[in-house]
Amino acid sequence: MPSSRTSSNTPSRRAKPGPHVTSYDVARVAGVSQSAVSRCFNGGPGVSAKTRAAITKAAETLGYKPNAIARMLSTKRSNLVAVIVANLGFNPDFVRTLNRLFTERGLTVMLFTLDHEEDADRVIDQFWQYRVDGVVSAARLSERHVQMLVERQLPLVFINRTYNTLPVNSVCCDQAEGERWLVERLCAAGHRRFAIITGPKDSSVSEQRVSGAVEWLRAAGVDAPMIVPGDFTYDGGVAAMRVIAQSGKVPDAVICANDYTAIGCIDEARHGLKLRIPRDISIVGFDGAAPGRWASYDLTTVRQPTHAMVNAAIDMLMARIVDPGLAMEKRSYSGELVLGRSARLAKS
Amino acid sequence: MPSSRTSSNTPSRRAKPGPHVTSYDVARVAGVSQSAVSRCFNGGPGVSAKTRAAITKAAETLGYKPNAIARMLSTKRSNLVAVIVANLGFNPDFVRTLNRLFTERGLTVMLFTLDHEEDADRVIDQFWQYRVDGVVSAARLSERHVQMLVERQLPLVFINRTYNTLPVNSVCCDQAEGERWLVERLCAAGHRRFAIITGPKDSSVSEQRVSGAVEWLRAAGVDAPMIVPGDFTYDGGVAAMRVIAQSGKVPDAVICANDYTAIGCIDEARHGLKLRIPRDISIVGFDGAAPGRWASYDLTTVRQPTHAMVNAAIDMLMARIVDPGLAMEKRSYSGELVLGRSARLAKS
DNA sequence: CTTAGCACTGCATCCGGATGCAATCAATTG
DNA sequence: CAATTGATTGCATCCGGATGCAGTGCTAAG
Repeated sequence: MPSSRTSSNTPSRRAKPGPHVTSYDVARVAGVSQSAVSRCFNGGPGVSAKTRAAITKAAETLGYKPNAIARMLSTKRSNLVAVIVANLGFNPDFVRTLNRLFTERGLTVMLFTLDHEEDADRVIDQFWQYRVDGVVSAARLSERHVQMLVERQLPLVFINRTYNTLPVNSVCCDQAEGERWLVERLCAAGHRRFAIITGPKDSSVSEQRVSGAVEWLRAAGVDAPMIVPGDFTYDGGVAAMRVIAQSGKVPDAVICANDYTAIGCIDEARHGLKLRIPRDISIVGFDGAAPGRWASYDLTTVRQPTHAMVNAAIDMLMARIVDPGLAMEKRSYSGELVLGRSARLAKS
Repeated sequence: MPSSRTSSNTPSRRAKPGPHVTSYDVARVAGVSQSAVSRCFNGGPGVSAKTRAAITKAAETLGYKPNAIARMLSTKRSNLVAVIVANLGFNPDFVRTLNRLFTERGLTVMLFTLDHEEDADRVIDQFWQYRVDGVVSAARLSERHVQMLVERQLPLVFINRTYNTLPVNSVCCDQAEGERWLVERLCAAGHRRFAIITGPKDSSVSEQRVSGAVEWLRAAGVDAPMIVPGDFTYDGGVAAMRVIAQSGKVPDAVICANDYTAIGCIDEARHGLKLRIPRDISIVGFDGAAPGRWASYDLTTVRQPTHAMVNAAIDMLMARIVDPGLAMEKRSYSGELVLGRSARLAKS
């Protein structure tokens, strides 16, 4: 109860201190000035051992916790970061890892999901008003929006997304390299007729994976693959597999833009089309999603190094929060080939 | 530094106003006082149309966005809410829905994951310092921690978790009722030898589901089920199914504490034990997780009404932010029985 | 014994918006 | 035409902590 202080000032002044104890309360109890309390809590020098002890004791007694809001206002550092993820393809793994690693470094995460492109203005407004120190985006932002953030000099790092025309930092998994591993293995095992199921049209990750696969297939000298649109979802994989079947030319390998698509594709091939996997058809994905490891699928895929990527993104972001002048940086990480029985591959 | 204002209007005025425009800047440009700007942006009355127009125009030109930090400091409303989820059993669906619905109501979400019980102190400290307006927790908190929040009068709503000894608000899915549906259907279809795979020991949801199932089985007059510990994960389901098989008494139905467990259980039964589902064994889950709908599983389960539950939680929380004196409230929602082919059931 | 030299302290002010209160101004009414 | 009323408007201050600067007391050097 930091109230008392009866006479001197209005009696009812701090009658209802509410649940929040302030540094003034602590100062009064400890018999020092508010600035001493502030300095003490910022660990800096300029506080004698005796004073520090008194303050610590008083703070303890009152249950004082500095008001982060007030601190933000004067220091202009909020210790907040915005994390933006797309709803579609929401990758729980990235969110979880981002959250954990940021928290470990003392930053608090504000989470924003970007269902539709149009929400971007609102979302940006929102975290801009809270003066976040930085932004990590695993969602696509239009060039206009990126431009806006760059102009405002807000530290920004993208995950799995780069912009050719704008100087933005990014951490990516090398999508083309991963596709190369898959394609080369498949070709070496004798596959010749390929189909590719893409992700959404506006996804750069999908674009990179698909064009990577196409390129390596061409390099391997096989016929151009059939390309079927998907949307990164299970249902999209099922639907695409039906389209492939209806085309009459059943391929001997399907390369999917991500794991959920591959899983839908497997289920439809197996249960809908009665194909045996991998004897009749090989199916591969990309990402390293957990269900790919389930016994029903045992998916051959490329696992993105989530932890390393997130760590790098956070390092880059924090470096830029400390020194906004740092040059733009793009980092690329190799994935890891995961061999499962969803594809017939050459023994390596 | 938007202060300068050397002579009239320095030509380079907006050259580098710093990224943050303040209400004083707007006031100066619009030729009014700062309070007018403040009032204008709070939509309240007391601003003439003319003044409002001038302010709006100036704000537009300068790209003014009110500083939420400063506003928080004086209004003591942060428009922030803390969302706590357990890492284990991380339900992307709840997080996504919470985030979306909170955002729609103008609140910003701070996300916290609680991997270990010991993190709770740190997490609570963290959001307490940011003066969040309320807390929604889908994670277990110790009574001590809950007590702490209750004492501090922080509006708090739990999802799928109640406390008998403490007056906390909650929104739950009726676990026992769901188990009743499953048990009655299974018994009606002739199943007699049951096994139950639980969730983690400290999960109240698991406890409720398991004890519900046990009770209805007893009511149905069948032998007491074999109870095997699980942990809400796929791997836990696989391991538990192995334990069941090794016991020698293979049951004709397995009731799993959640869907991921059931999926692991199905995979192990099918691929490890070579059992046919549902002919040799019926397996049911609980939750309504997306993979349960995949063709390889087609899981019979009870789907929790995520959207309705989250909506209710947010309603309850916001009501208590506005009026902290509201009485404690516990809401319970019925799940929805989802009939799949993972269990042999009576035609209804 | 005097005077730097230094470590503490506290005063005053700032951060950017919100808001009570008094002053101003125009419009309505007797 | 003057008085009253109500709507605007701005001044001053508050929210809670950070921080530059000046003052205090104490120690050590001259």
